[in-house]
Amino acid sequence: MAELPKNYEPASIEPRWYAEWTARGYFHADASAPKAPFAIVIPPPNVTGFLHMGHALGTTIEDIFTRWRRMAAYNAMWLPGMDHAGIATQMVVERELKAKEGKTRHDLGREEFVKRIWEWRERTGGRILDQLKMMGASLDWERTTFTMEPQYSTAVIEAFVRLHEEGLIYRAKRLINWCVSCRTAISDLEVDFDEGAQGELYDFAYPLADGSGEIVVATTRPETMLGDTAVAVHPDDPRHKDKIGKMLDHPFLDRQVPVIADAILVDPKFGTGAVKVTPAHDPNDFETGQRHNLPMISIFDEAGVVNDEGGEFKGLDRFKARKAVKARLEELRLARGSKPLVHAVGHCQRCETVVEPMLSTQWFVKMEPLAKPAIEAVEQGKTKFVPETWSKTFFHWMHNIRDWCISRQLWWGHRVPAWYCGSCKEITVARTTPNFCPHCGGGSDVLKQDDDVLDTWFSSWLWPFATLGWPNETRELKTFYPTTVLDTGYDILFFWVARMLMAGLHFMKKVPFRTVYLHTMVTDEKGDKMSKVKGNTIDPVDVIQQHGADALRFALAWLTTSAAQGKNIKFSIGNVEDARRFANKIWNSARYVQMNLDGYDADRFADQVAEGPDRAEFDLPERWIFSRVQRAAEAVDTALEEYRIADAAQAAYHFVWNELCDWYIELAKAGLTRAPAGSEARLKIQGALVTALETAMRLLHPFMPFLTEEIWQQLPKGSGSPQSIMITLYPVRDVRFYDDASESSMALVQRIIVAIRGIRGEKNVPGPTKVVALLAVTDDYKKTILEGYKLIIAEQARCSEVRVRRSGASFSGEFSLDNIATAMAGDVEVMVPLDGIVNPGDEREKLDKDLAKLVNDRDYLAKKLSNPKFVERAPIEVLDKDRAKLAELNAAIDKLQAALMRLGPKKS
RNA sequence: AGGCGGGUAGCUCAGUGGUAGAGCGGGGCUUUUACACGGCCCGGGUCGCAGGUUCAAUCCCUGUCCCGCCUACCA
Repeated sequence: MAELPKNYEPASIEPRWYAEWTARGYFHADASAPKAPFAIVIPPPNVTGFLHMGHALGTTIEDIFTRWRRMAAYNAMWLPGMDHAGIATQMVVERELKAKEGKTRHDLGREEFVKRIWEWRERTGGRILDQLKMMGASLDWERTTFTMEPQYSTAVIEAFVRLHEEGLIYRAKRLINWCVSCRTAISDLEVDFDEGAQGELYDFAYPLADGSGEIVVATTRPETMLGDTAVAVHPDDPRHKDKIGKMLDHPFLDRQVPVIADAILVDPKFGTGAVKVTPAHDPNDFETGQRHNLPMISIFDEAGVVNDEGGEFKGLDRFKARKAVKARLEELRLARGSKPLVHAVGHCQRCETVVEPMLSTQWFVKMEPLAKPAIEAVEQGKTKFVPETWSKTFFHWMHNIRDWCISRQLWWGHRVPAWYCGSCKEITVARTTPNFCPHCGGGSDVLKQDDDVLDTWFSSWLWPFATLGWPNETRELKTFYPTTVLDTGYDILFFWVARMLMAGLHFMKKVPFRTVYLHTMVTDEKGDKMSKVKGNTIDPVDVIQQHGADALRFALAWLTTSAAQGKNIKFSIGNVEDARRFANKIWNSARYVQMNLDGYDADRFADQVAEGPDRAEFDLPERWIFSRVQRAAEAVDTALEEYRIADAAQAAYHFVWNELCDWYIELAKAGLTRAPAGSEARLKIQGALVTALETAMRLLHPFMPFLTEEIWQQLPKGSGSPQSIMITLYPVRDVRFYDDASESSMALVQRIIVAIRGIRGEKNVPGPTKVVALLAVTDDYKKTILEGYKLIIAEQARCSEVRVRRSGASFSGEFSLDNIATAMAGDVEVMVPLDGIVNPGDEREKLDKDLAKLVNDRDYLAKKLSNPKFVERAPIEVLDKDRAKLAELNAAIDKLQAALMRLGPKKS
């Protein structure tokens, strides 16, 4: 066996194993395997995407769950794929086209441009999938799906046609959110409100047509007055009551607009109490327009430039038009002042351009009928949110859901399967291109397909079943649908999770997943969102190259506590460095074990513990570590069951570092020194080391797949052992190894050792110097234990000798009472004579301090226990515990007081 | 405006109706043959504030102040 390098070097280990696992097909789940299914679908990253910390977190979480369940003999399937990402991808390719060829997509035409996108996708799209491999993601690559591939398109079209047939998809002229830069409609969810934008509330006057005066309106968008078709006032507003029904002259355009009364739109307390109404460019005005049957005049073209309706302002961009309109109003002396106003402005999520509400004919999904079953499913617990609190947010949104605008004026995406007849003007929605118009019989020459494509999310919402073959009835669907867990960031709860629930219930009649695990966002260490513009991003790929995927994964897992709303993971490279130190610690513990396996026989050891360890056969340290391994396994497994990922990672960490390394390996070192080569005693210690480490590797494998595989491979194994840690069984608690007696004995021994070390530290006893430890105990039970393990105490606390006495039996005469350091370990008095080691110092101050603490605790408990109501009402366990504690404190106080007496009065 | 979270050690965060924990950071000691990416020891918190329920509250209830998030609106 080659000796391992002194420090852990992830770069030399990680790439090797991923290739090996893939070659052996470990990631593939057979849909017909006779095992309980466990399925996760990946939130498909954009085909344009590059791995960022958010992906790294999701990947870590999903891979932990997948590997964990796979090792627990589930038919674990984690499905990879990518999203075609309509606008994002189109923009990337348009940019490239412009840069390389100086052309726009219009220069190429639709067909050629789409071809270019496919070429781009072949060339550079989907790099993120390779980055997921660097992370160690155990994805079932045979099932990789792309939302634009033919099978998936079939599903998208099928969903559209069915919903249309059911009357749940309709076409209508509505006020929609329009991005003048992307030149497409976007859904309500794709509009981000920039809270607290500094704006201006501008007042100007409309003269009354009869010359009887004017009415002053307030607006943040003066340019929209070109499309005003009314001015609204509150019906009960005395300032304006007499003007209701009168006409106003439009200052620039040859038309008049009426003064109308509307109690919904107008808040008489705001501004001037009069509101200009632009039904074609404001959602509230649109509704007002519908209520009052007002004309709706669109004043912008699709680029946000004033059109023919704008008279002299025609051709001006909307922001230039704003200035021009204001200037003209000044000229006409209609300006009536302005004041600053903080208000929210909607921006396109994709390009940050200010969104323009526009009147437009688009396709919509009627959401209410779809939302109802989804709400019920969550209410009935068919799908659970983790953390549960997110269900409230979900309900709130679902109860107030609005129709979804799904058509996009793009070229990249699933084209709307609707055809318009040139002769009868009827619309035909069909799964395949119709040869003739079913309404008038016109041939294919008169039929023209809708130019629009569907919102990317209209394909994403089918993901959990379209990836498994829907609309065909496949074996995959039968086995893996509904999926087990959906993991994703809470930011796409509405975009994706809620919609998948609706689609799943509608098309599959079953929820798409049993559990929704919503993880937090990853921010920088100050809590600011990571962004390339701000330059505060941490690139996971760099991190992996520097510290390894295992360190990155463990760091993220460690930080993944339940996603409290409004809280994020504040991530810094320091977290990865900490995790890397842990990896190094594991590495070195493995080195130690490996260096001490002379003559070890795994099969022979396996026979010894086949029925659990025989208490008489094993020494305390071995019995203890066997028991602690099982406690750790229980803690980790239970935490994972409950989606407490950080707890699981921390439990494993605590076991490895604080129990296996800090205690057991140290105990084993001493034990091995005592045990002759080839002895049974030696075999048992070696076996315990291997068992503890091997179990720890399996426990940690879902978190740190590479390192654990590497170490696992190097450990000696019995005959018939699997070829890879990936196909071993995940450790679950084995109660035959639980050993309460050994754990409590060990706990006492540890306390004594820590007490002696504490004295050594405080008194600055030089490292190599051995001391004598005198232990005074009150009860025979403890005396027996300590007598039995005083060798261990001596070894671990560097003692030349450990003596145990009943309290009261004096050590005096043998040691100078002037120079003894004392500490309490529970009610055991620990004394270390220091004559000839360090000069006597005054012990009293320290003992007084210790005593004060004990007395304080004792008084608290005594008071509590003397309260009759407490004794009467508290549960018996609490009483017993407190009484035992009180007895221990009293004993400890007696001993400390005696120690102080021995020291005599304070020296000056 | 409404809803949802959070305020616990210097920092980041766990946690529980029975006198508080981790990681990092801080201080001291330590190069003893797994690891200085290490070891040992130590210090550090009236659990936001005020009331209430209880034998007992950091935990439950009410109020209050900060902070964050979401939804809607903002002429």
